[in-house]
Amino acid sequence: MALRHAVLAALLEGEASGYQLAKRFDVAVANFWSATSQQLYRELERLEQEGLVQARVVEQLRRPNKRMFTLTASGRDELRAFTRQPARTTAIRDDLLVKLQAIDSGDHSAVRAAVSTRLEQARDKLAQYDRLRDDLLAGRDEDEYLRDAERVGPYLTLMAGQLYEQLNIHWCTTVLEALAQRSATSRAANPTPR
Amino acid sequence: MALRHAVLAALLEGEASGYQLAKRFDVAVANFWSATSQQLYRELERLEQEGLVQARVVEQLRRPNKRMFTLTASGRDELRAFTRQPARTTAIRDDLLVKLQAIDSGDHSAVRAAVSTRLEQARDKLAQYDRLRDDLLAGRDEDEYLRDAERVGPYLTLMAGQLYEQLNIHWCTTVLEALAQRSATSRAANPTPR
DNA sequence: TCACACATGTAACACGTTACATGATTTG
DNA sequence: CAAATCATGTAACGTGTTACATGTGTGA
Repeated sequence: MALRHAVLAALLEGEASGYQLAKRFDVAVANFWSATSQQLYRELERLEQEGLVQARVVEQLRRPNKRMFTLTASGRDELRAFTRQPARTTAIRDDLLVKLQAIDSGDHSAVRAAVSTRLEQARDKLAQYDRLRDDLLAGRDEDEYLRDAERVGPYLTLMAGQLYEQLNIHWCTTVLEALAQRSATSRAANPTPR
Repeated sequence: MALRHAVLAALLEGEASGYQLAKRFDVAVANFWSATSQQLYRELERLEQEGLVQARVVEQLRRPNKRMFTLTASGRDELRAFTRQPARTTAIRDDLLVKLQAIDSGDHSAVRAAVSTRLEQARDKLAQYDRLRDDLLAGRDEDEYLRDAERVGPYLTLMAGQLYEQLNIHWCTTVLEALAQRSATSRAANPTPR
């Protein structure tokens, strides 16, 4: 039951509709949690019933009404209690790594292509995170920010995202080099497994 | 449907019982996929029905019989086909990062403790991976290994695991420093949010 | 004797993904 | 004129987690 806490944490940034939350999850929250809009609507429904968030309907001309959600006091309490609970270890599940594990009896060039794709995605994400960081810092340097800012959480998770994408770039590059080296040698470039 | 492919990839290491597979998932496979034994038993059942793995019953004295699973030819084909499919982007979901995002209205010292715990776990895992690497290399150096070894997949995923844990160590350390610096300044050490 | 490793499984539930449904407005 | 954005949702299905159930052998 951690999606609920990710939603509550995302609402610390301020009131949002389901749709806006989904956007938020696509950009700023993507560093630490991912969810589809369907999950969000379902979860917001529950959170409202449990009184952890509050909805107000905003009527709009020529657009469907939207419901804007805000944290309630008990929502904040719940989030605070959550930070006290022991964190469970993260489950790593990465499709690309499964492909890499199987590369020796798989399609060599397809896997190489997949690694290249990941490399590009990592570069794009990193650029995006760099922009987010500039927005957060707003001219201040890091030390200044860490001392004076209202909230440091978003900055620290963003840092994790940046480091993670840098890692991806480094790792993808190394893997591509290793694979290139291997096909260049006397071994068959992509031997069919027995 | 990626658990099935992780299972097939894990069986490339050789025949295993459900129980042994669970062990394998706890150590060598943990770099790229995680699964509980319950998931594994369920998935092996299906894979057998679809003819992607084959089971043979090994009778044991004074212990329950076990079923040893092997990849079939169509299991290998399936795995190969999987490496050709486009990889979907990985969903990041990390409890600890949610806590960090919420730290400014959460329990400061509890979150710091959680980061410390993660730091220790990362160190342990890294040490474990270093040992696995030595086993894989078996005296050869990296270049030699990448040129000559039968399979490079397990090495490359292991490398990802090592880099990931190094990242964790780096990030946790930086976060702890940043938080320490922050509590040392004139701001209240752990202000209760409004 | 107590805990841990071996060995497999069922059942219930929670969570995540995909497809479908609707319909106006803005941008290219 | 087509595509993307805004805005919300239902339904069906697939995956992952937790609790329970069973029983022997081994080592501290």
